[in-house]
Amino acid sequence: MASPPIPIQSETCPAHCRQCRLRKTDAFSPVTDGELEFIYQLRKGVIQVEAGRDIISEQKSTDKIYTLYAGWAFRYKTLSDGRRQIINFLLPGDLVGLQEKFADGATSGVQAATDAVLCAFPQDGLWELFRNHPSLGYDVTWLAAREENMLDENLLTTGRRNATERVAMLLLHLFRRAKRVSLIQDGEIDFPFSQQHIADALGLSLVHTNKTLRRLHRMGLHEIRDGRLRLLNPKALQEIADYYDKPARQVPLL
Amino acid sequence: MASPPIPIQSETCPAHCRQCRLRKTDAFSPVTDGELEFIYQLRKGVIQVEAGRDIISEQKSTDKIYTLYAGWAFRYKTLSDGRRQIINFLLPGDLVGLQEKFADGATSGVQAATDAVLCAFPQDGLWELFRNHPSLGYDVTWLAAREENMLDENLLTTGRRNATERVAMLLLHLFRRAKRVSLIQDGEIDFPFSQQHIADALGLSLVHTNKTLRRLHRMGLHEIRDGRLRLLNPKALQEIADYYDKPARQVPLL
DNA sequence: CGGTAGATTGAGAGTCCTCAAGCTCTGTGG
DNA sequence: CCACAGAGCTTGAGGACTCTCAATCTACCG
Repeated sequence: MASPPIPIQSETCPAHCRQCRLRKTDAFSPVTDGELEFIYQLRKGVIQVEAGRDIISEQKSTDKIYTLYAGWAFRYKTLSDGRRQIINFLLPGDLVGLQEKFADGATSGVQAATDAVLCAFPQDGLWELFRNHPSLGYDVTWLAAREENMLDENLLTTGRRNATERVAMLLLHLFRRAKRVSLIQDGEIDFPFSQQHIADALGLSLVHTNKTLRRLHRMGLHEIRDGRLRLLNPKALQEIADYYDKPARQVPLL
Repeated sequence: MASPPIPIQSETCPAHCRQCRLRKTDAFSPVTDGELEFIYQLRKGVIQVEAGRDIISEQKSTDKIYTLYAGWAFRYKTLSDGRRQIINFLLPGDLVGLQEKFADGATSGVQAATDAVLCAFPQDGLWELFRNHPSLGYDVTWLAAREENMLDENLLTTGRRNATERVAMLLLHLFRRAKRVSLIQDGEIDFPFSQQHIADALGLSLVHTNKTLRRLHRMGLHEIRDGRLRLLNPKALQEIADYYDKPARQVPLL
């Protein structure tokens, strides 16, 4: 189904990280010129991946780490009979492939949900980064811990929330994250996921996901149309999910 | 239910990290004398926590990071109506509280499952660590990524494995981890968990957990007695869980 | 010897799953 | 311009897995 990424000369990512579109938003913590230059030197290319293709294969190991520059992606694992669990969704600014680097043999795949653009860094440059720029190393840990926090929440969701609560949770969570990186327009965010994606992220079947989604929609809580999501009653969703937003902070960007 | 930790002058942890019992095993990667001295200087005490008490509260924030020195613990989150999800189990050598440091407001509690001994480090010493000893910073990231890998697997478990597979998975996983840090004797490991713990870790009800556990036991796959676990047929468990051990590696120890 | 925590078992209910079919929309080819 | 195929969404029905309720049993403790 999913094939290896196709490296393409991309025009969507500027030549130098100084012009990086992401850094111009206030979503990411500023870095010094020296750090930025180091990041730029460390970067070993930009790749573009079509929607539905694997950025990192669940089977093979990579020698690269990526920062997602544009698009949506998700990390997943599958059982040998094909059951798939989406571990987490990835948005611009997220680090991709850090787990793989330290994987104790365990593996997860990363797939592009939309056409995506990523900045590639050599895995073995990571040590250099820690040594030369401890603050960037600190940032990497920051990002790892932050992702872990999201996984904590996902575990609580799949383990202890029922179907309705799970769906409410997912809508809130993705909306909030997209908003943080300015992927919001007219109160809507891009929502390029199929119901199968949602089901796989929540540990539900496709059919039950559909029925739950319908119910929330009939209740006037949300609307998904033309690949865009709008929350019509975030408050009610929060109460259903028992999940309340914390103010968004700036996060590091590699 | 769970109260704050009681700092006690402990005799179980030697005066200097040089004598650390854990470091004498081959489970952890060696560090230089300088690093060890730094770790020792950074350490701000040893605390002892009774079984069932919180090491880190789910509500309040800490200013400490710990390394679990002896005993079992677990990290958990709860919904406001009391439903609890155990995120991960913690064994000697595991870092405790790193998530909290970087928590974007999100919180999880850590509770001692047995009487436990922990080495405490000030949270704000972390930056110092990254700056003065990048290799230790690298290690911290290593540990964070490794825990994330475990969470990935847990998510796959709660999301996509059925009750039987989940229980098989948990038994294998805990057994393997305990074995790695030499908590094994005569082919058995300490298993201080109630069925409620198992249920909360797997996202199952207590009753169903019991029935599933019984079934596996009747099939002759495992035995839990007097707080100890023995795997009678690891191969069968592996096939049920669709989970196959990777060779254990040395991991960093802070 | 009562009291409590944890384990065990049965029974009935409910959530969620699988199977199956129909629908909408889009892109392709005749 | 329409037929057709494919992907994704929707809905109904029956069944399976898991949950809740409730009671019993054991071990341990003061």
